Amino acid sequence: MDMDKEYYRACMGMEALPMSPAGLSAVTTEAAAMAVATASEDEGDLKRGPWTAEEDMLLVDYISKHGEGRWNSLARCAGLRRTGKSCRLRWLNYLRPDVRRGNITPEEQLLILDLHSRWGNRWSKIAQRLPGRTDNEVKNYWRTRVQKHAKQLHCDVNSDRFRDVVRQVWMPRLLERIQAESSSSAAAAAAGVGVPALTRAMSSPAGASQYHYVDHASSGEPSRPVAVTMSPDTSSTLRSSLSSADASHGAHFPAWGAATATASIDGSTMQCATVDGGAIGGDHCVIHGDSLSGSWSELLAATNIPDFEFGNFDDNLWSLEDIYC
DNA sequence: AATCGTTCCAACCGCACCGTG
DNA sequence: TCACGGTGCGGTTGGAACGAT
Repeated sequence: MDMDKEYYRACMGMEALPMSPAGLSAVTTEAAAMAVATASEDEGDLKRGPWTAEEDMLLVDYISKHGEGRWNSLARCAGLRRTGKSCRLRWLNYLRPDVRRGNITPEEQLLILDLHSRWGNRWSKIAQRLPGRTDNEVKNYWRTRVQKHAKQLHCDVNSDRFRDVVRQVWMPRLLERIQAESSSSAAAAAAGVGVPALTRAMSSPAGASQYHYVDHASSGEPSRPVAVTMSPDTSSTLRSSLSSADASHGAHFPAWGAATATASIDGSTMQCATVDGGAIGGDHCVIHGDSLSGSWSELLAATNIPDFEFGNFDDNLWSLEDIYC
């Protein structure tokens, strides 16, 4: 294949290659490549397991000079005793410059929950909507956090019951937190503190509240605008949860039957909570205590989601703080 | 300080799909 | 049409890190 030939030609010319953008000299890289190749020749097969800093350097340097693609050829030409698959995975999940690390933000959590409800375990498709996040990271998040909570609720993660909890409890709470964080950011910004800029518009003819959250904090990254739009019903009840006179005693939850909270992140619009008024009863669900604490057994009992045996929940099984981590 | 259990994530595996000869 | 190699995806696992006892 021509592409393979291109790569082999590139290999043959490596000794004349200039300094890489990463600051790694071609001489150093070549020496490292030879060292790796020589060492692994004795082993007689491909290396597996954790990547060394030396291997990372080889891969990054090679890709910076020749680009991605043809991973099997790339692995050979770079002097790596690794499979092409291994190189591709290491690059995409770890070494790629635009890979984003750190905690999954509430906005990202919301997006993951929403997209998973639509697409299921299509991790790569979901990850495409989360700039800088990899399918592996999204998948790990789902398995370590979401599935854990499903287990604690004694239900399958793909069950309708758990979906109800996600859509009617988890996602609205995330929206609420995004809103709360936006509000605090706005206050800080108004005070002249260098935090993500926030603008809030309350001028919608329909009376809907819209929050535009633009994260400028991460230098070198594109801005991540987050717009949270709520219907009048939802916004009023959500507002009440943050500022009602009852706040000292308890927080109001949205009137679930009428809640149509939506949010858009990076152009993707999501909707959470049901519009079906029949399934969830009551005008307001009042949760005593702090709005961001308490147990799920309390919350689920208050929201009156059908088919849950609330008595089975341990009191501190799944604190509301957990879902925000 | 030592041990044990849990969590998290990087990496691997198997499979399916696609393009090419 | 078929075989083969490359690529991408979802599932699984091993081990490091961390917290609890």
